[in-house]
Amino acid sequence: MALHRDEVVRTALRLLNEEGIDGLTTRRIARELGVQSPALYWHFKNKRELLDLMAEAMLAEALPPDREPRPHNWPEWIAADARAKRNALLAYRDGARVHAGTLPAESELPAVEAQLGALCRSGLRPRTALRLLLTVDRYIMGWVTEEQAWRQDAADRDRPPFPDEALRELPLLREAAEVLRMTDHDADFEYGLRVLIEGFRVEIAREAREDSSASAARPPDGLA
Amino acid sequence: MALHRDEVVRTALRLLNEEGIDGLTTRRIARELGVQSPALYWHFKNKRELLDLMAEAMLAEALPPDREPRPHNWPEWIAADARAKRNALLAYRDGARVHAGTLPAESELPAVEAQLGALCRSGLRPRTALRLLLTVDRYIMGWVTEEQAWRQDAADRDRPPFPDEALRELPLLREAAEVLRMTDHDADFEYGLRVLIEGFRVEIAREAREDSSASAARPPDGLA
DNA sequence: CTCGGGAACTTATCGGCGATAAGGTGGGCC
DNA sequence: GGCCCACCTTATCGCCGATAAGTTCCCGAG
Repeated sequence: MALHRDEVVRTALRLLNEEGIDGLTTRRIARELGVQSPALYWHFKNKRELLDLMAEAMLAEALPPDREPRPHNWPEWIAADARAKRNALLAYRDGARVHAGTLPAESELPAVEAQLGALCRSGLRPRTALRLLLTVDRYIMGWVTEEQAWRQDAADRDRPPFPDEALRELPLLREAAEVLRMTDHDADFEYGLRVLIEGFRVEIAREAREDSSASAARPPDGLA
Repeated sequence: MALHRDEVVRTALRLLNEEGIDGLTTRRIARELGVQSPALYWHFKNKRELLDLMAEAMLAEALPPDREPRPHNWPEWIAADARAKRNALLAYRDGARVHAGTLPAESELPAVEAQLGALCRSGLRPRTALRLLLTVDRYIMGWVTEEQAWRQDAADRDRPPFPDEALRELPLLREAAEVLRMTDHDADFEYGLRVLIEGFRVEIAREAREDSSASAARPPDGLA
């Protein structure tokens, strides 16, 4: 049966960790598979398609698309999903950059619908629920992109990021140096995530107030 | 005096809008300047350095590094800065991707210190203030990266993003279709930004409560 | 006035990239 | 027995970032 797409994707993901996205060439992947590079074009129409499948596989490990969101207590599972997604992206070098180029496929829409369902059962409007998902997602992507660039940079050169003498005249930055130097990525990510969720709590409460004060006159979200 | 770095950077930024980041090659830039491509390596040590300067110039237009944040009413100027940064990134094709690779230079630290100063005069702790800046920044980067990928994708192919029939069995997504299809980037960005700021209000209030209840025992943020 | 030197560029070339074209090969099916 | 097609190879294309080495030309010291 020779090569299969799955095998290529798995090998490419393994190589990604060794070489980084810039070192991940079709020739390198082919060599690893004991094959010549044009052979890959039998299985994928181009490199972008392979990268898309890699991104999909990366996330499928941590967030199986058919999982069931528990409707009660949305802040908890939203946060859990966010952590899972971050971890999935962190599991591969340049994971965020690989994922960044991809569009949501139509095949992923039912999973989103299920999440919206859970959120709406907690009282959110569909629009708000989707915005919540998108906002959290973008925070994760921005965060991990930066985090991986930082980690890579730290691994490359040996100089510490912002030496003490650079902060001599900058007392506030010196006081927040651990945050500036990102010594604890997990805690800093968690902080932003919590802030986002708190913000949504506020927004949703405000929305509920508006809805109840105008409920008789107008059904929620303009849908007749 | 021949070519100067500034002129190259300006030309490269103009070309960026015409060709996109993938079409922005050293040969293309050189041709535009009436010069051979190795000439650029007299002015820049490599392409990365040119891209870094482009990123810097991009943001300097909208957010001059020596501007003065007004200390009163932080939510307002944080939001204004966020909008300005998004607009600066949007002003050039693939602006977010160009900016993404860059690290903060030490020369930008004083501007950050000034922002921290303004936030702290509003009662935030330095750590919280810096986390706020970083969190908002990552939201912006994640957002605009996605937004530009989407816009580019929409410009490339003519098919509408998620056709109605794909949402037939997905009533909640159908109800939130404007958000899904990102018909109003500005409003959706603004929404997430507002949520973030609301979240920080909550977090800061909580922090103030903790500080006041333990103020005698422990000075803020562990600094003696 | 000249002439050395360096700033600013050119020409030539390198190795590597994604991708395509065209050709080979072997196993299953009529 | 012969054909077909899935799957791969070899050859090659045009382009990329980057370097090496050579050229031009201005400017200031003597």
